[in-house]
Order: sequence, then structure tokens, then C-alpha cells
Amino acid sequence: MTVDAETALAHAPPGHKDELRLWLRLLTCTTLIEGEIRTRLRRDYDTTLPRFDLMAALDRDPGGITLGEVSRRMMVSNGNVTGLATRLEAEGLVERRARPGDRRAQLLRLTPKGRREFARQSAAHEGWIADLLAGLGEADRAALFRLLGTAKASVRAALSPEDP
Amino acid sequence: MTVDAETALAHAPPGHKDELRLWLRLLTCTTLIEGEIRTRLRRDYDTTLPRFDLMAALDRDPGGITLGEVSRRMMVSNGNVTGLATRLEAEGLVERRARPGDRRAQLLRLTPKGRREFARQSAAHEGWIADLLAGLGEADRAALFRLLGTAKASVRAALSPEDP
DNA sequence: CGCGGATTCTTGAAGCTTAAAGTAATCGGC
DNA sequence: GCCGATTACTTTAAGCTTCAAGAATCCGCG
Repeated sequence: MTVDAETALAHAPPGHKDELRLWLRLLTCTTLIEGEIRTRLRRDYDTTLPRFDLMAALDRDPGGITLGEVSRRMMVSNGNVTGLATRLEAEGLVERRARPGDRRAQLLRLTPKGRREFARQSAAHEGWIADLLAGLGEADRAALFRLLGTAKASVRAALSPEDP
Repeated sequence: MTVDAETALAHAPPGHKDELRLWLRLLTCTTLIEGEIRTRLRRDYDTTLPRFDLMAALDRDPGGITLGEVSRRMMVSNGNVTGLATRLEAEGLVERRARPGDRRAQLLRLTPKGRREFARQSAAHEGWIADLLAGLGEADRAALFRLLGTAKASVRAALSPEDP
């Protein structure tokens, strides 16, 4: 355990295979769940995941939030939200209204119809997720939640610019 | 701690909020990483994640695999692969050829140019992932990998039909 | 005031994605 | 041999997504 071992390690191929495997497994889990949720939303409610996500982003703020805030919460582009909001508005599920004192911004909020629809959908959605993750015990769930928090912090740290 | 407590529990709202929170955190992690990989692939290699994924699916089989097998590995629809393969073929990165003895199927494989390109891209990709997950120690990574395996098994079990 | 930069949102082009329907070839049983 | 079921792929329509460019508005500073 002297210079030789250290040298061997230092010269070993980068070997980030572990991280890669972890990422691929993370991606697989997400893809599996997301695909199933997509299918069920279409089958049972004739809607899509992005529509559901947008309504979820609005649900906690009865007064409405700006399109930009929706974009931030959903982690998608501005233009994306514009299109989604337009389609949902056409279906009477959300409505735009001016933000007092700022003619650039618009507030988006659920209509009563949208609120009813989302209540039904989100109850089913919560049950689906619980079913899919039913194989994890309480302890596993807690541990996984914590570790994913660490992972999230790691990614955010790697992404944030180095200026405090 | 008698009938009353039990009754209270039984009548409590379903309360699958924990599973939901776990799912949302899982989704956030994946979205963050995926978005960054997308951005870097575009910035550094002028390509997209689906293109990269398709090439990755081909990389381990020099003889080529069928479009259907690609579709299974990528967990996307058949039609999706058709379009991706057509675009990559037009760029000279992959090539179609007949599968001997089955005129329905086609084998898809990387061209030498595609192989060179993918080698460059995948090396960078591996480094990016390692960077993003650098905040996780060896033990955390292992634990997370194992728990995600359990989660994956849970989802697959919930999805598979009940006939052995 | 008025101008320059930042913000908020929309538009347009290109590509990705799916579900569903369609075409072609193979396989299995009789 | 042949017919029905299955498999492999493509096509189509609709919607999602991003990036980049553009338009309107707001804010701060001189």
C-alpha cells in the first residue's frame, strides 16, 4: 500500500461507470413510472401529463400565478407554457387575466371546471403512484427520499455558478 | 390504544402523500440531470439526447440490432425509432441493412463515422454524469443504486400482468 | 423626462413523441 | 399448400418541447 498502489489507482481509467449506472437506473425508474401515468391519464381522463402538470402547478394558488412562475415550477421553457395554457384555456380549464399594475404579465388560474377536473385527476394520480411504489416499505421510502435529496443537492451545486 | 385508535386510522384519509413526494423528488432529479445533458449535447456536439440514446443502444452490437430491439431498449414507440433512424441515417451515423432470412426486419448499426462520433460523445457524457453526481459519496451511491433497484422492481411488479 | 437594459410573454422552425392505422412478411396448423 | 394470426416496420395526426428571435412593458438612472 505504498506508491505502487497509489500510482495504479491514479493511472486507472477514469472509471465513472458507477455514476453512469446509477443515472441509468434513475432514468429507467422515472421513465417507467412516467410512461404508466401518461397512459392512465389518457385512458381514464383523456388528458396528458403536461396538461396535468400545469394544472397541478396552478392548484395551490387560487389567485393565479404568472406564466413565468408556471414555467419555473414545471421546469420547462416559456414558449411551452404559452402553448399549453392556450390549449387548456380553449377547453375552459384555465383562464388568463391581467396582473394589476403590470401589463406584461398575465395571471393564470384554474376555472371552477378546471378545479373540479383536477381534483378528480389528482386523487387518481396519487393512488397510481402509491400502487406503483407499494413494493417499497416505509423505511426504504424514507431512505430513498433522503438520498434523492442529496442527489438533487449535488446536481444543483454542480449547476449553480460559483458566485455567491 | 384500542378500538378508537384503530378506527381513527382506518378512517383517516388514504394519505399516500409520502409516495407522492418521493415520486416528485425522483422526477425532479431526473429532469434536472436530463435537461443539463440535453443542453451540453447540443452545445458541444450539436446533437440531441434521443440521437445519443439511439447510438448508445447500438454501440454494444457491432453486427446491428433490429429497430424493434432498439425500441425495446430505449423504451419508446416503434414509430419513434423509425424517425430517429431515418434522420441519423441521413447524417451517415447509422445504416440499415437487411436481416438475412427475414425481409420484414432490418438491422441497424453504427457506421464507422457514427462509432467515432459516439465514442467522443459518450466519454464526455460519462464525465458530465460523474460531475453532476459528485456530491454523493461511494456509500450513498451504492445505497441509492440498491434502493432504485427495489423501486424499479416495485413498478415492474405493479405493471406486469398477474399470469405466470 | 427619456433612454437603455431587463422582464414577460409570444411566435416560428425544427425536432421529438405517442397512439392508431396501415403494409408487408413470417409462422403455425391443418 | 394455404389461411389466419403474429411480427416488424412505416405512416399519419396531434400534441409536446426547445431554442432563438421578436414585441411590449417596466424600471432605474441620469
